[in-house]
Amino acid sequence: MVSMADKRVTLADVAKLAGVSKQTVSRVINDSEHVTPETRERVLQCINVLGFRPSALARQLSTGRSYTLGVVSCGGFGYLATGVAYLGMVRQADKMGYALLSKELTEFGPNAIQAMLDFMMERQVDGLIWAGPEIGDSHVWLNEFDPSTLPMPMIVVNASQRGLIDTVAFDNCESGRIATEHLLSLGRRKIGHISGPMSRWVARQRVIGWQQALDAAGLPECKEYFFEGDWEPATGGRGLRRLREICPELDAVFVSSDRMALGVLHEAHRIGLRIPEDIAVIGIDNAPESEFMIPPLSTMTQDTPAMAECALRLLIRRICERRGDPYPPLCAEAEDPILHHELVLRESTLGVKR
Amino acid sequence: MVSMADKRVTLADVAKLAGVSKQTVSRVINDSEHVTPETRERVLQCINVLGFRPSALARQLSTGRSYTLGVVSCGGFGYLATGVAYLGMVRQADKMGYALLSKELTEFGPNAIQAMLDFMMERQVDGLIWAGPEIGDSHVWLNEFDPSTLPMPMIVVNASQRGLIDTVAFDNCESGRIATEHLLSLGRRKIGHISGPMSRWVARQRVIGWQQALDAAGLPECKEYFFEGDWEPATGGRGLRRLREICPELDAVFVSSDRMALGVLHEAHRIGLRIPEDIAVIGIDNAPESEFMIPPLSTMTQDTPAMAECALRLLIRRICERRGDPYPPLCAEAEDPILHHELVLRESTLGVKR
DNA sequence: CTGAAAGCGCTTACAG
DNA sequence: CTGAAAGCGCTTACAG
Repeated sequence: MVSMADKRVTLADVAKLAGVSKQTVSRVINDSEHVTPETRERVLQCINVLGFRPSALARQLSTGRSYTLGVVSCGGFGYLATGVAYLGMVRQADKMGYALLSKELTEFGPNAIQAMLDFMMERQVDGLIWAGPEIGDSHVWLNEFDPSTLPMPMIVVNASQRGLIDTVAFDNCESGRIATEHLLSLGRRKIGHISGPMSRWVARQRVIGWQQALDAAGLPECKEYFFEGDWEPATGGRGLRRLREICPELDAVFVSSDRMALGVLHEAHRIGLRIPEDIAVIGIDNAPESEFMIPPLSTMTQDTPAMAECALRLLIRRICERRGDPYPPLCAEAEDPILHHELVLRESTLGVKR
Repeated sequence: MVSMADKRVTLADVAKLAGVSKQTVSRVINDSEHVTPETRERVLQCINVLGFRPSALARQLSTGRSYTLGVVSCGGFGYLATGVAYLGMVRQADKMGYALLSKELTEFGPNAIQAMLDFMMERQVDGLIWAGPEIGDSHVWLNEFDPSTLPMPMIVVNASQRGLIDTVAFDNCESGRIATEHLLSLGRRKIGHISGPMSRWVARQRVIGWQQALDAAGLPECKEYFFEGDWEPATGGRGLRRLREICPELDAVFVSSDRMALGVLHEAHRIGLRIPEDIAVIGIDNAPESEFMIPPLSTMTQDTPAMAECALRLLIRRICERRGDPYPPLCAEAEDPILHHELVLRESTLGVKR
């Protein structure tokens, strides 16, 4: 039983009240030129009187455009950076008149992925953002994937570059190199690394950057001073212990997340190691906490919202391209899909300023 | 120019190929009883052959149900807890067959709120989740708000209880009381508090809990030892300095977020205060970092995903109620919309175990 | 500038 | 068990 009050006000109701055709009402709500000012005014008043809100659903069905973007994530909101990325996307989407539809992927078999794609296609999203961290085998299908078989454009965030698929990502290899070079510039020569899970592209890239810097400095033996963590603090502490077993003279460590670096600082404090006198520590992320760690943590900043916004602009460009629509102002010009981390130096490498 | 390949396969195409009516195809995809096994089989094969995916849009338009829930947030994904809450919602929504449509509110005038409601109504969401932190005046409209004027049910997360609006929230007042009682149980008698922004309901409730515990202990004078922070670490440090000006003999502080507590620990370390010997510190959140702070932080855990899931179940109950539909299994029984924090005790109040 | 008709891709009574 | 018709609320050519 639907009460009369719940009855939706439609375009037809407005047309009847205004004494015009539905077509004319449609012209008014779509800001078409071909309406006399008086007619327009009258229609607008009727819209107000009735409290008419056009149904986006009906419009989507007839135009074939949903102004909705699908966002696929994989457990990521548990990480601050992913939350921040999502916030950046929501804001940018809002600015450009798009809504975001979220879908969380918990497993990565072909079935689950197909189900996700079906979900997005059923809801006719205009574009797709793959925003999960790149997890081992879960992304192999992307390698063979021809995005043109999809009815809508798709873009991948913070994953490895692939032939046909647009990607927006940080240059994590460069970041690893820069962090390591900083440690080298301090005169450190026994530089270890605690990585994120090697199933992650981001983690692997940073390892490569670290190795490149070591090779360039003529210290290939340091590549042995390696420990694989899981992004979380506990593995930072374990990593430090293990690295010192491998190399008792370890004098610096590049840690692939600020959270794990916290674990390193904690363990160092526990066993009485001085940071940075005994061991210099640099992280990556620039978490809000890092400035207040003991000692304050050197790290690398990433502008996550910028990455999110860049991804959205690029995706909307692709959508317009495919449909032959003009680009909206906010994404008129092409931009570089590669973003860069920047060094933030604090006491954990520099020591106390005097 | 749309290529033939892009032409959507519709129910009518399937019907033609299978030699049945659209109606029959509809029955098959909706698992209706009244189809002979042979017909069903033939239709299913045609669906497969053509790769038919029903349009959720068209279905939504004719049924009036979108199986989409609107989530309104306010800058919140910048906080880990909000990201985790969103993750909980996405997962629960998925389990129950709903999608989530996100909208970020950046200002709180009546216009912005109306625009948000319009957006949600245009897209015909089945229900609305107000998941922004409760910010001062931004929520006054909720006080006078009669949710029955909305075409869909709405639910508010982690905000103050209101007459007609369903709310799912932690008992933050209780949490403040319990944290303070813990400090009292250690024999502390000069117990300060660093709060979150007083524009936030959550922050105010915790202040009240702290005050209640002080009154019950006969220590009302401690209510003067108060500093308003902003959730971020820097205000923790500033708060500690200020509280010690007000009360040089301060021997404990209850801090309204683990992030601010980190600032307290940092400042204490800087000025040589011993934690907990000189000052016991307890936070609230149980952030992943807290266990690895120096010293490890006593705090209160909140099961944010549980709150998110509870909110979703309740909202879907309300949706079914309004439409006279039966409850889905996952939300068949009513549940308590009040959640509770739990103490997690570590060295910052207990000291080193021997 | 304005309107009548057909269509977007489904579902919902109503018949048979 | 199966189908023809009307409808969900818009927009898109096509006329006038």
